[in-house]
Amino acid sequence: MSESGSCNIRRVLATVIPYGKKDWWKGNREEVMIGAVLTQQTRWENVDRGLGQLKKIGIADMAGIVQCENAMLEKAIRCTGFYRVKARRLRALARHVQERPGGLEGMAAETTENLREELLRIAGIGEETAESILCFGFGRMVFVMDAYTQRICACGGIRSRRMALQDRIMQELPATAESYRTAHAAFVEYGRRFCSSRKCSECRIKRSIA
DNA sequence: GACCAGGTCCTTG
DNA sequence: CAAGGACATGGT
Repeated sequence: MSESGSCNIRRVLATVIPYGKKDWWKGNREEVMIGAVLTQQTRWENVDRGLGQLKKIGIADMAGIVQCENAMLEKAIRCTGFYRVKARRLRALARHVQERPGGLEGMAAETTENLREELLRIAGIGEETAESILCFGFGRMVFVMDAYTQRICACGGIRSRRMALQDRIMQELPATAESYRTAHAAFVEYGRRFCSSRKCSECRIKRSIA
């Protein structure tokens, strides 16, 4: 870990962070959990519509998802893509919450590490989805590592692996859940504008760093 | 029409 | 472990 390594991280963060907004991910805890699954490999605008459909028919929560007909669930979230797998994943998540001792309250009482492992055991909840739920749903001090973050950092010449990169970014940010939320929002917003796989040639990170 | 989106899982080498 | 494919709708 050379000095220039962390220096590059700082430059990336200095460039990206201004694009971060607080209250970027709105919704109550259950809506955030649902959104975390629906947004897998999907634009948020489509997720928002799906979430709206779920609210309209009154199943935008764990109990509603467990109880409703699968066809109804699939129809409501069709606009988010991969709707069959996502319906299955939402049911797995909702069923877990319902069957778990203490439900959501019980989950909120867990340590961050235990809750992280618990979430990862649910089929369809991977690293990023678990982190999103931890950070945005449960207010835990976890920085969400996504494709944009890795791509933007790669543009900045940082080639750490996922976990190592996450650690390094978290070390550079204030140790609060809010700063991690804002930072993730910033990476996504910056990435969508300047560093998507389509637009990465315009990415200013390369210039500002290299 | 091609290509991509705030991933995850399963199969191969 | 890395790479490749499946999952699917909606926007550029």
